[in-house]
Amino acid sequence: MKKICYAHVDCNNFFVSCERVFQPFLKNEPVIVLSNNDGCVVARSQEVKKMGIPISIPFFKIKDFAKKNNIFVFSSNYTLYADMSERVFRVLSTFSEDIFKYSIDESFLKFESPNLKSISQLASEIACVTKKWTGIPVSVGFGPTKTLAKLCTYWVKKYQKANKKNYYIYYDERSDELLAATPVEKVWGIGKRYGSHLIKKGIKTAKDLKNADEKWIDSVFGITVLRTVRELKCDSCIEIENVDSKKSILRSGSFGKPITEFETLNQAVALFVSRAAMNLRKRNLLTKVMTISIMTSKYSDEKYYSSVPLALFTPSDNTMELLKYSRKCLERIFKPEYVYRRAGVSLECLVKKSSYQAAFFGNYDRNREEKVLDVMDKLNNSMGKNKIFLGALGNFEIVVDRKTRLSKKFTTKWAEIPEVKSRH
DNA sequence: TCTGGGGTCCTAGGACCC
DNA sequence: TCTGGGGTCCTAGGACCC
Repeated sequence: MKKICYAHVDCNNFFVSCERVFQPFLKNEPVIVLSNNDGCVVARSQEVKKMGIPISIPFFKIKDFAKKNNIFVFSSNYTLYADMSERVFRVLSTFSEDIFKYSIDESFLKFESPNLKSISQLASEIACVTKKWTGIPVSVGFGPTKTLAKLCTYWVKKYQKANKKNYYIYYDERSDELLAATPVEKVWGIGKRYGSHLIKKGIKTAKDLKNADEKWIDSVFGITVLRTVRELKCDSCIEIENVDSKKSILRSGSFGKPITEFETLNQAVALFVSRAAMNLRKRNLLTKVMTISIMTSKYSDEKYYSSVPLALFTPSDNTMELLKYSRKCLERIFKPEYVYRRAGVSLECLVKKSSYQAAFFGNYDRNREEKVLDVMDKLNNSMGKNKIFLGALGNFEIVVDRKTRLSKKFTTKWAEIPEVKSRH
């Protein structure tokens, strides 16, 4: 019988590590990376974690602290991170053909029938080669299921200092010890809510969860948590798809200034629609359903949220066409008495463009518009986002794109490539 | 002043149908 | 006291993940 084994590879402090690769002076210095619009902390170096700064904290709350402690602060540079992520993925692909990219900084690799000795060799090699070829340090966990493999990377990080190893392997013999030492909410799929619910019922560790009554788990938490329990029992039942095979594309954001006017809100929505459609074309996909949503601030007293889906007659990736519909959608949900802070668009029911070519010769002649969009995409890709845009977007500065501490696009832009100086 | 953005999956409940 | 039942589809909302 073939024995299946999963490796979970997790980049350490990924965004911070990307910044350090091209700015080596940041090594051993405290570094944080902020979310879009410099809103929250999304990545912290080890030094910063030690200072007790939590993940996701709004930056304004720690701004003074960061200054006092000489923390290096960066806006998120997704162009750089996406490119580095691709490099890491390419390196990992040399170890297994069965590889799933789970997120920008995590992948799962599948192996068949490796013996224990070769697993530890393999694990250490994956970590060393990735670091050497990309500059990104990673943690590697091996286990019979994805959940257990992920639990192992959790342990690598937890014991980094004491252990000095950048990999951890799940053995049946020491499973209880490992699971008993893992707080239940640290298990993949068990968040804070489920975690506190479980703790109240006396299920405090991963070991307790593994031994919990399956019927009770199913009735209280549903199938998702039940799967997690089974995975802890070495029964592999969680399938993941590659992030490339997207089911929906979402573009949304908060505004620099609150919006009350319909036309202004429509411009903001139009910006998100055009960004989403651009992404759609990049992936050679078409959408069948578009959902527009608008909302007030989460923190305001007068809260309002509404969204409306619209089914398209023929699947489309055409910005002009989608903009006509998005305006109609907005008309249906817009209420003038509210102050809007966010909006977004979600494109769902995505299909491959290649399988829908025939429909293009239907009732809507898209050829002309397609050519225009193609030229626009090319210009925007080569010269920078929003170099050229449709009139419907108007003054898109209403949408915040605040990035005051951005590092350079070291790997994707000729003008920003790092320079090396030699004294000889 | 300042509180991210992009995803997935599941479930309960209502509408509607026969 | 009072209740048809079975099925499907849609929506809103809640939970999780990074």
